[in-house]
Amino acid sequence: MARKAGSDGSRTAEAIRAAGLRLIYEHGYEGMSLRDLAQAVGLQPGSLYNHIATKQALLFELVSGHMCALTEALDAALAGVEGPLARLDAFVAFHLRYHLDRKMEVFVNNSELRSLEPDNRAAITAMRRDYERRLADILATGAAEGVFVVPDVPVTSYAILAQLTGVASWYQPDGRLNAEAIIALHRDLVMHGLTGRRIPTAGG
Amino acid sequence: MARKAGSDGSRTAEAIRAAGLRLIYEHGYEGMSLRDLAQAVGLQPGSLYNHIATKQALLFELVSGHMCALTEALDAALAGVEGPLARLDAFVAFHLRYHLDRKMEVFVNNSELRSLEPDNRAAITAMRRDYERRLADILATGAAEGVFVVPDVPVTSYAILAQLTGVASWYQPDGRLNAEAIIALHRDLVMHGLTGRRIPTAGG
DNA sequence: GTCATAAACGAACGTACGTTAGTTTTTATA
DNA sequence: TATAAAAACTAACGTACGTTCGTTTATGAC
Repeated sequence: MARKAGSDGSRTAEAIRAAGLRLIYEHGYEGMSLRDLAQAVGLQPGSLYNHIATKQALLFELVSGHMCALTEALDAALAGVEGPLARLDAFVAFHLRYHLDRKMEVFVNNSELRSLEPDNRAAITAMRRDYERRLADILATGAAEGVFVVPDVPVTSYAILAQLTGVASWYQPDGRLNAEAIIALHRDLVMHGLTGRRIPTAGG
Repeated sequence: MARKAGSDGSRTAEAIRAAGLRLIYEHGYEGMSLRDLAQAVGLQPGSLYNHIATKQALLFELVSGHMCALTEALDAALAGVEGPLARLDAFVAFHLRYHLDRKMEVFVNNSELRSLEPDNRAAITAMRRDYERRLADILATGAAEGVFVVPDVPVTSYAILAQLTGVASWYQPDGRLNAEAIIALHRDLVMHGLTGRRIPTAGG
C-alpha cells in the first residue's frame, strides 16, 4: 500500500492537529508518542512527517494557533465598546465564553509551555503578554477615571485572568449551571471586586 | 564502589523527593527520566529503587504529601476563627501565603493529575474535594447569614480558588510587590466581590 | 494521456526508557 | 567482634521512542 484513495493533505493535517491536541491534553506532550498519534489518525508513524516538521513544531502550532485565534476574537468582541465598565464587562463575557468550550486548548497552553523550546516559548509568552495587556489597559483606564479601585494593575489583571480561565478546568457543557449563569456569576464577582458596590445589570 | 561512606537512607530519600519535584516541574512527569533524577542526587539509576517503589509511586508521594500538608495547615489556620467574614479572611490569607512559596508543588499538582494511575488520581481528587469543601462551607454559612451574596456555592468557590491559586504561577519572591501587598489586594477583591461593599480592614 | 507531485507505505536507525538482578561495601545490633 | 541489614554499585533486559529513508500509489495540471 502507498497513497490511499481519497486522501487529502489538508484534511489529514487537520485530523493530526485535532488528535494531537486531545492526546497532549490526555497524556502530556512527552507522554504522547507519535505512534499513538499516527494510530489515532489512521497512519503509519513515518507518514506524519508529510504534515508536520517535528513533534515540537506540532506543539508550537497548536499553542500559537490558539493564542492567535484568542487575541483576534477578543479584538473583535471589544471593537466599538466604549468606557471601562462596558469594556470590562465585554472582556469578562468574551473570555469566559471563549474558554468554556476549549478546555483542552486552555490546559495545554497552561501546562505545556515548559515543553516548548526556548525560542518557541518566548514567542508564546510574548503573545500572552499581548493578550493580558488588553485587560490591563481597561483596568488602568478605569482606575484613572475613578471607576475602579485598582491598587496594582498587573497583579489585579493576573487575578482576574486566573479566576476566569480557571473555569475551563471544571466546566462541563451538561453541568448544573449553563454558560450564561456562569458568566453572570463571574461578572458580578469581578465587577463588585473592583468597584466595591453592586452594579445593576441589564439582564436583571 | 558500593555503599558510600556517610550515606543515610532518610537523607537520600528526601533528596530524591526534592530533586524529583523540581525535575517534574521543569520537564513534566513523562519528561523526567529516572536517569536524570539519579544524576541530580548523585546516584546510579538502579539505586533509586532503594528509596522508591516505582516512578509512579514517587509522583503520588509528592502530590499526596502536598495535599496532606496543605489541608492540615488550613485546619490549623482556621482553628478558633469564628464567623464567615473572619473565616473567609483567614482562608484567603492562609491559602495565598501557603501557595506563594510553593509554585513547584502547585504546578505539579495541577498539571500532573493526568499522569496518576486511576486509583491514585481518585485518591488525590478526593483530597482536593475535601480541601475545597472547607471554603464552600464558609461561603454557604455566610450566604445563609446574609453576609455574602453567593448565587452558587460550588462555582463561586472554584472561582475564588482559581484566583488565589493562580498567584503561584507568576509570583517571584523578589518581585515588585511583597507577599503582604499581594494578600491584601486579593482579600479586597474577594471580599468586595462577595459583599458588594468595601470592608474596612484592620491594616488600613 | 503524461508526468510531476502529494501522500501514503514498510522498515529500520540509534538512543533512551523503567526496571530488575546480583554484588559490594558500610552501618548498626547483639 | 560476628552478622544482619541498609545503601550503594555495575550490568543488563526488553521495549519504546522520534525520526529518516526509499518506495509505491493516487491526484491534478497541462
